[in-house]
Amino acid sequence: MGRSPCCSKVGLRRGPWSTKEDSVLTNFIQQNGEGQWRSLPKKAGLLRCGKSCRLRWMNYLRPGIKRGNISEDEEDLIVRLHGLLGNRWSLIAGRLPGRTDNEIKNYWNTHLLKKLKTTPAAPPLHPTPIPTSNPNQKNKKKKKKKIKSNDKNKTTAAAAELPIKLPPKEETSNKDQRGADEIDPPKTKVYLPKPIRVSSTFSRTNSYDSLASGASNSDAGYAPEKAPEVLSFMPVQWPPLFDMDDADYGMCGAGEDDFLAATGFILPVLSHSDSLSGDVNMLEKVYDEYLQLL
DNA sequence: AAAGAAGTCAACCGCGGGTTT
DNA sequence: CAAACCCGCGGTTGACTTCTT
Repeated sequence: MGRSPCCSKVGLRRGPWSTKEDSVLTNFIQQNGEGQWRSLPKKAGLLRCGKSCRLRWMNYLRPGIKRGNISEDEEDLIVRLHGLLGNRWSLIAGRLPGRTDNEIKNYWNTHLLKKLKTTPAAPPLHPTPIPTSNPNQKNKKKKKKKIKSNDKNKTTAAAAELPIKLPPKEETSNKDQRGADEIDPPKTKVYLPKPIRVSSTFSRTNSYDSLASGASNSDAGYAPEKAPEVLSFMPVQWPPLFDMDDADYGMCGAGEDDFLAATGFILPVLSHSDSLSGDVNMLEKVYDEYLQLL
């Protein structure tokens, strides 16, 4: 497959973005829309590579991004979805509007992984190789390679090994493993200083929007018209897991999610404002449904 | 108070898939 | 059909912050 280098690094800025660069990028995208990342920097007058611009926009500048303070419900959902999907952060992020794959990935690696490892009652970790990244261990760059090409199969195969039953929610949210933000004042650590932009117009891309609008019309997130022939059974009709009427919720991922969409299965998305309401049974249904699909 | 350790997270890297030429 | 290109993803890095001694 032909591949060109990301960009000629000559003369391009790297590292943290300045506020000026942010505003230039934001203004440009607001006027011209997303996409064309390759040529965007040149057109916008940014000395950045397209990738860097895309990343900055997707993870930071994009409207609707929530930052920090991942709630207990979100955390719980992350843990459970990770059990199902493994390290497919973009899919997991798709179920958490306003959260980015990068943020979830970081949160997993820094908070949840540790938490789950130290908690006997924690749900089983997904068999996906666990990152062993250690900031002090340099030069161990990349051994993943060919594993990636099997990502889709990996999810299937790995998930097939998952236990059938979800652990009760309580077990994943005891005092020790919960985000220290909320209940442990002395340990409170809130990363807030960065801009927090939460808007009702969350969308990952324009294509997402179009897909989302279609998907959100389907009742309870189930889109039978998307169910292809491979579907040998009818997915259960989901009762509203979350507030599906909430205009803020995003069906991000519903369209791109080949794995799910290919089976006509669309997992409801956690709303911006609401919570899981402790509906463990519902999560178990979601989980079971995933297992059936796998 | 200072130094080292540990934690956090924004950003980078390189790859693979999909699309265009 | 193959090459070129674009995009998005997951893993990793390293600067910075916070904690511990």
